[in-house]
Amino acid sequence: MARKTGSHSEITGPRIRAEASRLFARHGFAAVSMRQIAAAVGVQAGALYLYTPDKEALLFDLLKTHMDELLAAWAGVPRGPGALAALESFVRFHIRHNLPRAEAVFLSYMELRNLSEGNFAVIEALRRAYETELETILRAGQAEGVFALPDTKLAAMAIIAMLTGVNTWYREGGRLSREGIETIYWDMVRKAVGA
Amino acid sequence: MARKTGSHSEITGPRIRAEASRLFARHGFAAVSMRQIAAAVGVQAGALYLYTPDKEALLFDLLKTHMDELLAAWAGVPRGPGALAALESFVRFHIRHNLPRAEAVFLSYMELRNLSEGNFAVIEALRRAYETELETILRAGQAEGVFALPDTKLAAMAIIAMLTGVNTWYREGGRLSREGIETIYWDMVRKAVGA
DNA sequence: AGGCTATCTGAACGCGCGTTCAATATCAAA
DNA sequence: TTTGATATTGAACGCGCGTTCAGATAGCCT
Repeated sequence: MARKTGSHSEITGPRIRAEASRLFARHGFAAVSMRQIAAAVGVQAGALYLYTPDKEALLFDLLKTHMDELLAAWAGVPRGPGALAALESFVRFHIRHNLPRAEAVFLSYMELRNLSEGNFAVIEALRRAYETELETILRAGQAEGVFALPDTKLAAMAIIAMLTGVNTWYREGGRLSREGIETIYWDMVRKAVGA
Repeated sequence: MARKTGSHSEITGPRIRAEASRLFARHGFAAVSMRQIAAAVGVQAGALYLYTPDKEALLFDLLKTHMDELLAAWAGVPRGPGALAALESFVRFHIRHNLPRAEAVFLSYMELRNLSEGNFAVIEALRRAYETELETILRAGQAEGVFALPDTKLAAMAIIAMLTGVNTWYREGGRLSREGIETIYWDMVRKAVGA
């Protein structure tokens, strides 16, 4: 036995990442073995090393991809004129983008500590870039006089924490639709910034 | 060599919990070995088993103690009359209580998945009890007509996520005092609930 | 049909894991 | 000073870990 029938790197590669993401999110990076990931894919442990140099690189790849997608998606979001419209765009985008990506969101701030120093710095920088997107909107709103915030940096952190928190309780098929959740959160954020 | 000079269970027990808390928070439960904890305490691994039946029980003890303390401390907080004053008490209490307990707060919602089913249910119930404390205040405020919330359950989750988020960026000796942070967050929460 | 390359197996490496336990040194009380 | 209770060591248990690699099969191009 060696190569399996129907095997292709374009199939196995993504499946490894998908199963790793699922297992890391469920049990934690350190608690999941390469053999478990391999078994979930239906392959022997050694085969994983055709797709990743080591276990940490597998995690890093998941986090990096997630952050890149997040920033790219936000860059492509149309936003109305003015800080208030921009803030609404941000709030709705954050919820809409992250809700269907619960695993990756979870990993991206729970498993950072399992990265080596260099890899950690890369993800941290991307995260900070995203936070800065929001803070820029808040600052613009202060300048426009539509927001009344004692501290834009804290407000940015507070809003992101609040929005990301949705992932901790949201379950598919619950009593509220995604659209409804977006609107409720936007209502609270709008009032919180004093607009 | 056997018993060490100056050894006492009243000393070693708390030290084991303290070092375990520190290491679990820093590296994650699964990534920390009993030998690492023992080394941090200055003892051999076998000695830990005089203080805990197994590794999971050590984690459970930390989480349970943290939640019990949280609920007991909140129960002892004096609150002014009316929902608005109660909400301010809650917001300030949450920040004040949790800021100096960053490790335990972190553990209490990052390492829940490492508990067995029964232990998980215990912690989950305590957490829910705490959330209900806040939601009760919000509901009272709705009844009094001082709050204008589309959904008290979501608002409770949003507020707690926002407040707990402080722990992710707060560092001792930063540019803001604890009192200042309390006030800034209370300002945002007060506006968000529409009061 | 033949040969090259891509893909995977299965065994092996040394190592550290959680946990147990007999042996032993210290402490506290009598 | 003896004695029993308390606190700890250090070795051992079987096991699974991340990773490597020679060998073998499947797919693809000519």
